[in-house]
Formats: sequence, C-alpha cells, structure tokens
Amino acid sequence: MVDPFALADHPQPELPTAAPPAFTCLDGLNEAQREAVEATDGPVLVLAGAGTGKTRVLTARLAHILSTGRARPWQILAVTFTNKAAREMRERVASILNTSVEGWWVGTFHAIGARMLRQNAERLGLRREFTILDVDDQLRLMKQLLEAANIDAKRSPAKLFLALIGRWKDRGLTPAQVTAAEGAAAGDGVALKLYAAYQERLKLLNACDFGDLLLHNLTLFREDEECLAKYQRQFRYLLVDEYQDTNVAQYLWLRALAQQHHNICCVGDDDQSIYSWRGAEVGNILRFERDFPGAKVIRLELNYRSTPHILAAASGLIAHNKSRLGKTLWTPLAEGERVTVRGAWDGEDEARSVCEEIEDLRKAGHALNSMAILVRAGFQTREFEERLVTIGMPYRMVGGVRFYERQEIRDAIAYFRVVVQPDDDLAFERILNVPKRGLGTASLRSLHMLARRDGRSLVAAATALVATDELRPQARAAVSRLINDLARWHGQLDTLAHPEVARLVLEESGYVEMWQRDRSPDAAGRLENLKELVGALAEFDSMAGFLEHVSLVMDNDEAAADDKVTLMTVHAAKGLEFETVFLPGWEEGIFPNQRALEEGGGAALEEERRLAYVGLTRARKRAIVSYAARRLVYGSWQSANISRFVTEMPNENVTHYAPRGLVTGRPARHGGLGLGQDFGLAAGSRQGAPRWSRPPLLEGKAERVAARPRPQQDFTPGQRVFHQKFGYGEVKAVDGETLTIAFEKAGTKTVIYSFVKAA
DNA sequence: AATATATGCGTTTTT
DNA sequence: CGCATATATT
Repeated sequence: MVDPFALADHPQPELPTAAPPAFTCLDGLNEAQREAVEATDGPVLVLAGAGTGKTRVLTARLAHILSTGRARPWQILAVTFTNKAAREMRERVASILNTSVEGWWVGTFHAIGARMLRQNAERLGLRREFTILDVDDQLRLMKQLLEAANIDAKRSPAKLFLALIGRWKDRGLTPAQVTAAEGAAAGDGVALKLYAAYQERLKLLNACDFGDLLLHNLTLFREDEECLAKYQRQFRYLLVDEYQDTNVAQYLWLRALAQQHHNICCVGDDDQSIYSWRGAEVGNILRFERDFPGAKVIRLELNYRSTPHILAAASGLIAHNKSRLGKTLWTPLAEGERVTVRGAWDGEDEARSVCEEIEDLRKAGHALNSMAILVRAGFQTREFEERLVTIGMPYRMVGGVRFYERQEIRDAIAYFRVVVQPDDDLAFERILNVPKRGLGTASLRSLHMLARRDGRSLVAAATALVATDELRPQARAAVSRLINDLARWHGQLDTLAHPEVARLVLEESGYVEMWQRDRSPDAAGRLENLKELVGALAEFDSMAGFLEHVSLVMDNDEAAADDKVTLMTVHAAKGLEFETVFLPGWEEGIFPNQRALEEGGGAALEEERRLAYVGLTRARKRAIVSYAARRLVYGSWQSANISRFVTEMPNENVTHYAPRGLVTGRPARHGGLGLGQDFGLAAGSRQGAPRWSRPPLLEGKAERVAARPRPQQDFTPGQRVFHQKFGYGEVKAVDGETLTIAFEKAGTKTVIYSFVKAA
C-alpha cells in the first residue's frame, strides 16, 4: 500500500532562490506595511486592524524572506487557523515567486502539528499512522467510558466532559498537569479521571483528537530536547496569522519553536478576538512584548475597506472596551453614508424591512453577492430565510452542515478508514450495522468484551469470534461476511486504483443500496454526495492521504458563482467583506446575548462588543443595523431593549430611523423579567424526583464492560470447564485460542478461550 | 428493529 | 415552540 507519509517531510533542496527581484514583494505597500515586511529579524507583532491589508503583508513578508535568500522554504514555519488562509498564503507566495510549494511548512496549527507528530509518533507511544478522531468518534468513546465508570450519562453528558477535556488541552495541560485543586473541582474530580482514561483509550486506539495534535507536540518538546532543538534550528522564521485567536497550547508551541532564532512575526488584531470560548487567549497578543523581549510592534492603521462613517462608528464602539492595545484606524476613502440604524415592531417586520432594502439595492443595480445579513446566532436566520423564500430572493446560507459532517459522508469515510486500517475500532463500530446487518448491541458487546479482554482490535476480535459458535448463527454470518469484505477491500488497495476500491466498498457493502431504497426526500442528495466523495478521492495519491486530508480539512468552499445574498453568523463572517452589510437583532439579550450579560465580569461583554465591531467592519459602503421592539422566542412574545452597542456608536456617524410610536428602552416590565420568570418556572417544574433507573441492569453492564485480565491458564483435553452461555462441559480439543467442548446441555461447540473458565 | 413517547434544551464552532 | 436525543414499547 502506498504510504502517504513517507515523502512528506524531506526538505526539497531544489527549491527556489531563483526569484524575481525583491522590489516585487514591496511594490504598492504603504509605509507601515513595508516596515512589517522588512522587519525580518527578531520578534515582531503586527497589529493589523480590520481591512488594513493583513494578508498582503503576510504573503509579501514570506516572499521577501525567500527572495532575499534569508531562508529556504522548509526553514519557514507559517501557521494559520483555517485551511482557507493557509491555501491562500501558499498560492499567493507561490505565484509571487513563481515556484512550487512542495515541502513548505505552511498550514494550519493542526495540520502542522499532525505533521510533526507523525514524524515523532513512536516517542509518544503512537504509531505513525495514528488516526485523527472526529467529533462523533470522540463522543462514542466518551460514552463508552461513562458506561464503564457507571456514570449517569443523563446528568453528566459526554459532551460536557469532552468540553472540559478540550479546554484543558487548549491550555496545554495533560491529565498529570492539571492541578489537584482544579481537578477536584471539575465535576467532583470525575472529569479529570475521565480525562486520564480517555487519553489511555486514545493511545490504545492509536488515535488523537484535535487537541492532541498540539498537546502531544508540547510533551514531545518537553521530553525530547534534541527533537525540539532540531525544529528550533530548522525554523529560522516563524509567521503566525490571527495571533489573537491562539490558545495557551499554541502559544507555548510557538514560543518553544522560536527560542533559537527568535524571528517570530505574529499578525493579529486584539479587537477581533471573538473565540475566547474556544480557548483563545486575548492575553497572548496583549502580552507579546513581555513574552518576546525586544519585540517590535508595528501598527497597520490605514484601512482600505470601509468608508469613514462606518470606520468611525466601529472605532467609537470598540473604544468602549478597556482591555485593548488601541489603534486609530483611518481611511483615505471618500465620506460615504452614515451607518443606518432601523427600528422595527417585531422580528417579522425587521426581516421584511431588510429584505425590502435588499430588493431596492438590487433594482439599483447592486449584485446580491455584494450583500450579507450577519446575525449573532443561528436561530436568527429562520426569519430571514422565510422572508427570502417568500419573495423569491436567492440566498446562500453559510455554516450549515458541512460536506464532511454529513451522515452519509462520515459513514463512507468510516468504511474507508477501516479498509485502510482494520484496527480503527471507532470507525468499525460506526459501520458495523450500517447498513442494517442484524448486528445490534448484543453482538457489539460480545465483540467489545473479547477485544477488551485480549487487548486487541474489534476486527481482530471479530475474526476470532466467527471461528466459534459464540454468536447466533445469523449474527455470525453477518460478522463473517463483513470482515471478509473488509479484508478483501484492504487487499484491493494494492491492486486497484483507490477511487475504484472506494466505489466497490460503497456498492458491495450495501451502503449505496441502503440509500437507494430510502424513501426520504434527501436520499437522492445523499447519493449525489457519495458520488462527489468518490470523485474527490481521485485527487489524492492514496486513500490514506485522502483520509488525512478530510480529518484536517473540514472546510467547504462553496462555489460563489451565482448571485445570491449571503446569510450567516458574524463569527463566520470574520475575514470577509461585503459592500452592504445588514446587522439585525441589535437588542439587549440577543446582541449582546443573554449569557454574556449574565456572566458579569465584563470580559464576556467586551467580546460581544468585539463581535459587533467585526460585524460593522465587514462593510465597505453600507452598514444597516436593526432591532425589533418585540420578538417571538420559544413561542412567547418578549419585549426587548435596544442594544447598548447602538448607543455606543457616535451619533454623528449614525442615522436612526424608527416607525412613529415605536417604544424602545422600556424598563423591564414585560422584558427581561418575563424571560427570567419563564425560565425559572420551567426549570422549577422540570425538577421532578429523579427516577432510579434499573440498578441491576446498570451494574450488570458495568461488570461485563470492565476490563478483566486475560485468563492465564491453559486448557487441556479432558478438562471440565464452564462457559457462561453453554454451561458445563468437557474440553475435547484445543486449537490456539479456540476450544472444542462437549457441553452437557448444549452439545459440542467451538468456543473462544477467553470465555471459558476452569470448573 | 422499528416505532412511539418522553424529555430536555435552546450562542458563537477556524480544526 | 420545535428539534434532537433517550427511553419505552411492541
């Protein structure tokens, strides 16, 4: 089989020095941008305000370092958060220098982390072909752990523990590094125990989750100085995009790598830090000068995107935040329109007015592609979708279910994973009974038990199990057929083209047929998606290479070919720009949202404000903020107060329209109070007595799931034994791990070693 | 294994 | 209110 990792990391000494003259890289840059490009040595922080040409600087800097011969491509490490940004950087630099990008260390934190990890996997107790888990896998694994530990998954859902573990990983903490106090505090100490167990299981599965891709690197750096030193020497120049979004683990990782050459350049904007809830630390960017002594700070403040009114409104708004480094954005553009603020009676009214304005703009000759509706939260899109559909306005929803997150795609990928790597238990579990093969929880439990006892994979356990009479004949046949199929497909990877193998897998497994028989309206679409998936496979060298890609590249670049209005969250809009931006729902409780208001402390509110700032600064020419006086939420009407963010924009940059008689800013008579009461009542009435659910069954499960040492005794013919299903019997023959036993009641059966006890 | 019923939840999600 | 998930039922 082709090894996709074999060639990945060798330096390519042939790559370019023959580059165009250096001035190409500096052409057309303003003074600050040029400074940021030319300050190659030592730590540099580039504070790049919204729309100040950050990407240009980043690519120009990379090109500059290469074309002046300061470093070879593999001596530069350039990290981003999104694949899109990484791709863009690679393509632009490649085009400036007119060269190929093979072997470059330009990629997302996760992709680069995975690459380093593959190079050193054995040192961390992993094999190089470790798999990268997706969210479904993580959840399945955690649920198993909860069951084994006899924890009520209802009171403490798997998601919650995964979130806690994720946050620990964001902070660069292995289970051993979490302080005792903090460990004891999180879920009564259960979370930390689960974290340790989870990591154990991952190692056994030869798998990593996303957090591990960096966390393991940190462990590696700590435990293997030589390895760290090697990377430190290799990377003469480090480039970091969106530095305000880095978490502690990423910060530690970067700091470790920069220790040799100290040439680290971080680009970011503290005012656009909107991912703290994902572990991002604004503190990283605020502390840069202390973390990297002698750092040069360059501010990019010349904005080429928005008109003065929009820029001033956004600047005035963000000035209300306390913890920021501070920038003064200005623009050479002509004055333009003020920011519009529009009041509406209710949510429907608001959607109508926004859509009317879109209609008007279109009639005036504006492309729908130049307009976007940016909402705070997903549920707000519904009203707009309804309205847009009603009036027949074409629109594009960004951020729904992504291609690789669709059920059929994940199922298919799970098949591919098991075919490439039979030991991938989580993938195997996913496909075991998809399509239905009559293999339910009972069969799975048998497999699990055997695998766990003998410390081997499910496929290996299944192979052993089908040689016996342990399973019901029907189940036995089904498992037998599946593992035979898997083995055959695995073998075909050597003889057939991998897209062909993929096609065979999907056909012969019955998976395609399953959807063909499905009567639901989206079945046809799913079949289309499967075709597309097989098509996409052809673009990779091997199936394993493809799987590496899909686990790291979850983005889904929609072809923006047709003219449509874009509808998405403000978060999703970061980094984008539109001529006209609609910002609906600027009400207290929605934007800023309720949780941020309740959280107190002010940090959450400041992040909401940054989010509002991001929203406003997406607009080139027109920003239309709106709010509704009342809104239907969960079936009941709620009055709302106008968002503080509206009033925080300077008056002289805003034009406020509201229908005559619209009352806003009303004290909380029906408003906030009503909401609180509603929730309070609901919560109270739902606090019924806990139901004590079937203790015997739970105990029984836990008993059986718990790992037990493999029986170390040997069996000899003639010996009297006990089998949990077939009862007492006498051993007739021993063949490796299978025994033939004449049972007193059940007759002669072939059974597996580990299910038999000496009587 | 498929279907009915109960229950709980409701912010953002770059990989 | 409406959706997704978990559990009960046949």
